[in-house]
Amino acid sequence: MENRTGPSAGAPARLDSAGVDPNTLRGHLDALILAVVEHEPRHGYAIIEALQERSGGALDLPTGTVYPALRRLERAGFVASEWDVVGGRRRRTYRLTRAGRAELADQRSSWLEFTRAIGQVLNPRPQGA
Amino acid sequence: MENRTGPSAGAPARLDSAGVDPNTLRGHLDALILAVVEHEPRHGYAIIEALQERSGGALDLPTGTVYPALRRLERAGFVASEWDVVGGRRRRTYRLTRAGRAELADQRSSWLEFTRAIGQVLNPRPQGA
DNA sequence: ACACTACATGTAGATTCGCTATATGTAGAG
DNA sequence: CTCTACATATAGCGAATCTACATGTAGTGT
Repeated sequence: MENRTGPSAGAPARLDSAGVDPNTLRGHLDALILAVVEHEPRHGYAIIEALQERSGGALDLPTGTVYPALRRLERAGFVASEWDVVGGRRRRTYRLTRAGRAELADQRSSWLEFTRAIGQVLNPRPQGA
Repeated sequence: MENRTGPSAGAPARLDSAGVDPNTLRGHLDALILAVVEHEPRHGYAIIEALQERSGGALDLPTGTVYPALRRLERAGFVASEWDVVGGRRRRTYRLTRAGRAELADQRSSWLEFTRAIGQVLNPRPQGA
């Protein structure tokens, strides 16, 4: 879609290459976060970095997006956090809970269905091909 | 994610089978609509039906979603509409414009990038596999 | 000492799109 | 008449993402 001004701008300044439109990110972010803490706990800043690296730079997310999402996930019981001091700085580390693990599995399944449904409409296969 | 009350409920009553979460639909709807009018003009109600059929029932969208989207698309110049009377009823038919065709191509490209980025984070491929 | 960058966390408020709820009207069947 | 199907429309709500802004520590360079 076309660019728009405001927080949901289609191509904000931070997405300098082929970034993901924030509108399309909606509904997926929580699962993405669960995925990057699946195998080891990480603190917020490291989660932001992991999202960027694993997506090849397409997911370069503002802290204003990620931190409230972590709040939501913890409130929902999908992650649990604890505070540490590392090198003189406080750090809040998040680990996946059992419920979070189940939720991630569920979200992966939903992702498959989502991509199937959208993909079928957006790129219909020719009949009889 | 968990169900929520209000218009953005995760699993509204109308999604009785494997439906698409409205949060994840966001940002994709316009492209979906452009896709179903790509090869022939359709009126609003027929667009809703086509979306449902082509998605295998996963996209069962309320009129309150689709009609404002058609408004947006027409305002943006991606579709053009005209009124007819069919069988004694008025009907508003939408056709894809040249700009809309270009936009649809752009959106298809964005979809590929989007699925790549999200898929890579959500389901990382094992290293050295 | 100061300025700057990196690391690390947090949040108020604006924007936007999808939904619910609601409305209007015609045609056809029972 | 009632009900369903067809067909269109829109006000207002909710919530997630972003921008903008804030705080603080550590390390480097001048």
